[in-house]
Amino acid sequence: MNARSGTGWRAVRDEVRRRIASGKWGPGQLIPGESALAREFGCARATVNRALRELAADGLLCRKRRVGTRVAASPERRAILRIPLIREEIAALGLGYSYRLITRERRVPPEAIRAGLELPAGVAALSVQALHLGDGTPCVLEDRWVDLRTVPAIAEADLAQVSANEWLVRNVPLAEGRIAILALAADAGVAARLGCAPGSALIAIERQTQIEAGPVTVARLTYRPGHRIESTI
Amino acid sequence: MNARSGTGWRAVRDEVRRRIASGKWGPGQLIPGESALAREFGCARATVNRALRELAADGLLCRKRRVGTRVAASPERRAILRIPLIREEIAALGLGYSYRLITRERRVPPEAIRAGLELPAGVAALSVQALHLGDGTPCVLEDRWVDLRTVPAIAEADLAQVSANEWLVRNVPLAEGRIAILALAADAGVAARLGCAPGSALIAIERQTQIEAGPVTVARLTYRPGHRIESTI
DNA sequence: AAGTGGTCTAGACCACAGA
DNA sequence: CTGTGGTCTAGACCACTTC
Repeated sequence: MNARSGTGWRAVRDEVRRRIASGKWGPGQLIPGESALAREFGCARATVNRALRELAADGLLCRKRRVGTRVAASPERRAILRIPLIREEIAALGLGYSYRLITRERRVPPEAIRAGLELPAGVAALSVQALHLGDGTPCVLEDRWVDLRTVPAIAEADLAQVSANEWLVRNVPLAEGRIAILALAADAGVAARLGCAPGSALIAIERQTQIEAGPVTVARLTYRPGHRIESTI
Repeated sequence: MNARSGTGWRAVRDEVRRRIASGKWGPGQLIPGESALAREFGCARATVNRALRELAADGLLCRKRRVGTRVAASPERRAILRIPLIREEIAALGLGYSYRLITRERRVPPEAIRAGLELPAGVAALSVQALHLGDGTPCVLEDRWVDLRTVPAIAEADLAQVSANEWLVRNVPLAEGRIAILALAADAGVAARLGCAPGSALIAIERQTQIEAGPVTVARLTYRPGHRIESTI
């Protein structure tokens, strides 16, 4: 039975999606229960469950126990943003990757960073500034603070060889965190590093990550002019 | 058995995640097969499968038939970008939403738009410009082209009352597409609409959506200065 | 050929939220 | 209490990939 092209959870998912797209099941409408659909499609309830669960994860359905499954009233679109290593991001553009460490010093951070790392006043952290280049031209400026209480080992790392971005991914896996995308005008310092005109509109990503043991890092990645962050819906 | 706190697919998922985080299972390493893990955890293989499938979807594991399951070599982080209706986005900021239609005309688009809509040369589309406001101040400038071949019904819509953004979500569900986030400097026109200084660095989202029947719309949403697109990793 | 993950089944029990 | 989705099980077969 499962060899038939018309069965399987993907077939159920696609058929449900089709019914929503065609308007047969309108926004907010209650659709038949899992058992009823299983009977209709001639498959097990678990198969229907799998299909509906996927659609709910996509934001297309809204499921509640005892209540049933409804078509989402205003289907909220979601895009998945892939956040690769900067090295891989540049390599994916077909450019030869290189990396230059600008500064690396242990010092007391300014207030905004201190708050982000939940650092007591007057305690030092590791400040790293570096430039990621593609075919020799600046692509990304990395401005990072690392919490030495949580990640003391980075003090021994040779950040001239391996970027802090990469060291952290390798040595502190599974960090959770927040991310923000913003636009900023290049000041004189950033413009000089990235080789663009002062005042250029640049896109930047700010990340703040932590693990169970505590805050890990606060970083701002500023991209060269014209950079686009792309994804599919 | 399944009432015990230590079982269930979430428990398996969390334990596997812990083993990766602790380094017990390092990057690139082959982990035990589903059957072995099922025996170890005292559950069915399907339960282990569910747990590992979730972790693989998160990019933490790499699974291949016949080969087995490996810890991802460089765990690629992913952020989920929620893309709500602009009205809901502004309401979520606690601001009172209002909307103003600027222009709405049927005309032949410039080359860049024509290509995006895969429109034959000389064919007209619907151009809509509108402003979304929060508490009366401009928040988002919407510059949109709609393909009238795919969505002829929008020609009858009263876009002074309901924004094209909202009309499309309600009437063309399930559109797929691409999205790009970019920074741009406000030109005189944009600056006047958004009430900011010319040259301000602004963040914009470009979307291109289509359904099976054909291209639907190309839109650029330009946000007021200081806007941040936020998400969690 | 063999071993891995991918999926399906039929049945069961549980958790939750309305009536 | 009742009916819904959420999950688990034990077993089975399939699909793919490498040997």
